Amino acid sequence: MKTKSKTPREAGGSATLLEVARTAGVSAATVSRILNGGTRVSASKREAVEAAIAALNFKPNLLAQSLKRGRSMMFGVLTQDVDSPFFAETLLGVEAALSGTGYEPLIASGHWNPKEEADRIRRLLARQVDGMIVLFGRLSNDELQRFSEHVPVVATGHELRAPRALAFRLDSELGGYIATRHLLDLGHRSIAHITGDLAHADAVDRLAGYRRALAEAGVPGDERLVVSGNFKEPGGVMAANRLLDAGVPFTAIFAANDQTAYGARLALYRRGIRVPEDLSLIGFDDLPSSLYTTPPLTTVRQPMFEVGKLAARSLLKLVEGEPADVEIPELSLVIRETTRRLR
Amino acid sequence: MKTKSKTPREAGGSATLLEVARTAGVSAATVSRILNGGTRVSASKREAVEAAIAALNFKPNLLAQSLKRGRSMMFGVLTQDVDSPFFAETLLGVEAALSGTGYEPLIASGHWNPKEEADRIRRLLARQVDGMIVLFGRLSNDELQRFSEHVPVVATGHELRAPRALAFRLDSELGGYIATRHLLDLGHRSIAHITGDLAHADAVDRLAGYRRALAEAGVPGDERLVVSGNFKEPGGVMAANRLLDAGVPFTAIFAANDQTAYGARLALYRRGIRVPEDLSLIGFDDLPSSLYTTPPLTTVRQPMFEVGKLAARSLLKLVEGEPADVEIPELSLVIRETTRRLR
DNA sequence: CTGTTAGCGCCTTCAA
DNA sequence: TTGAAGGCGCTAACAG
Repeated sequence: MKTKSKTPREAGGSATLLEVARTAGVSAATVSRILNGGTRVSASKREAVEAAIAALNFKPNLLAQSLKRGRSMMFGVLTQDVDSPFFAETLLGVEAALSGTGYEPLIASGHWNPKEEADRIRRLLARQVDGMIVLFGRLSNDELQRFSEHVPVVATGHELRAPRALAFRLDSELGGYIATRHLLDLGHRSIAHITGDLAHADAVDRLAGYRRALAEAGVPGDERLVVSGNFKEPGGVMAANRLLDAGVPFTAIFAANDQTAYGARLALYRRGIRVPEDLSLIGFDDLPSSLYTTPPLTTVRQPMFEVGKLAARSLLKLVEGEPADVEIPELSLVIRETTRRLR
Repeated sequence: MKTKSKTPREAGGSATLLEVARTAGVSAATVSRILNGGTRVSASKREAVEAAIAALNFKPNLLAQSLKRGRSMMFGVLTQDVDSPFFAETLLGVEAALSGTGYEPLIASGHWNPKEEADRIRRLLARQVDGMIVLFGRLSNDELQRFSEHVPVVATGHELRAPRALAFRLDSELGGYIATRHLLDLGHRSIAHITGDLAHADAVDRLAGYRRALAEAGVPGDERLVVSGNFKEPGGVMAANRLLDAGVPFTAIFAANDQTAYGARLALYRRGIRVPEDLSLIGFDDLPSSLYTTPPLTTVRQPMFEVGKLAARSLLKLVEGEPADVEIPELSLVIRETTRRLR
């Protein structure tokens, strides 16, 4: 009974490989071999070791293993808001892709703050993650690239091409176009747009897509019908109110994302404006909950689960030194019940 | 120029403490001291070391540090569904409480599957997490307790008291009572209940609270008004449909959680039943999105963000060996617009 | 104040 | 097939 009570780690700390070796009457190397299946080991020793492992309830210390091997089998994942359904879905995709690979995601949030993002990434790197998945955020390409010098990086919502980095963005401009085009096809001509936070490229792109669709249809855009939101519900309600108060008539709203649409929907409800009878509304994202709004929301779907899966798979390849190709997932129009033909 | 190319870890792997020591012309111990601020170090050496650190862009390898110190400064967090808004909020609370403490959450999902849960926890333990936060799930108290022999554990949605474990549950029975009572106070007498998955204690408890409120008010419960859901939206729509088809009249629905209420709301919308004019509806949870449903949902609030924070704080204390007290957060009725006085 | 000496727990040549 | 030895990067006595 060796008194190891001096160890910081409290009692529970399971047995060590060396202890297993001793109780099995073999060397540590042999135990390691059995664990990692290197060279052949005699059946008798193998049995003894396995018995010892069971008896001591031995679990290899992954930390030590990582230190030795130089790979931690962890991927850092930087999200922005853990509480956003948008990120949650992406995370789920990452998790799905990683499950069973031996890699574990180490998650941190940057809260859309470049300084915080960089800080969190540095911490993850210090923990020796074998790769980084950066989900959106406001980091510059330069910074991202600099990180990629330490460890492979795949980033969504960024554009970047470096030896060990990969980034991809869904085509927000096209998405904005698709949404607006849908409204146009339904006969709408006075179409309002509630933008996202214009500090984000995606918000700018969706606005551009909206304008392109209008222009292409020969519909004169009215700048008073473009008001800014912030990708969150409260921004949606405020923007919708501003729109309604401006006195410029319109028959449809394209909201920069579903959350904005939810907010707008509430503002409309407050004023007794029916959707879609009085006004059509289209969102962007297709959050899971958009299937259950009243009425269910028409929107442009971003397959975030797929995006997460794709990011994780690509990182897996990068880490293995394989070339990582990316087939960028496509946006699609999901017609539900908040849009209808005019008149 | 030492060729370390043999190392598995690719080039980027930042400089080692020893290298810093060498380029600064001091011993490794001195560098370590400067980093961790132990004993005093002469200004000259300190400068030299700091210069070397900057020059080599040195970051201590947290893995090695953890191995040596016997603490990984990571907490394992077991959630069930990363994509559920309910868990997302709790996670956010955990994150908030941990931010700035030096601890990092290592997150894994058990998907409400006891085997998977145990498996994930074992992996986290193998990674030497210093503590575990278990968010709900179906693990038995025995299992939980067994894990707590290795490492401090705090669990939400469980009941457990062990030397190094702490668990707490919000009072679901009371919540069910509060919800039903609210409806009763509004004059409703025929109140339907869509339960959660009855394999969960919370679902059973909410049902019990519902029955108690009814009994206390002298309202004869009609078992045909109790139908089962599964805590998810689709279960809500199916249950509502069953209720509507059963032909037993009712004027209000208490849904076991908000997601179930969303589903029920959709079913109602499909049939042209207005909320709250024709039927009152109350949920349970107060998910962030319940503020933006049409109309905004009346519900029983579970302060999940607080729960997450509380769990993390308690674990922090347990790990420090301090006694962890728990003031269990309280449920509260949030009256919005889906319930109204009868007639 | 500072360097030397031992490891943390594991893996991996290198000999035997 | 197996064991001994060395070391991953860092910290913590213990001497000076």
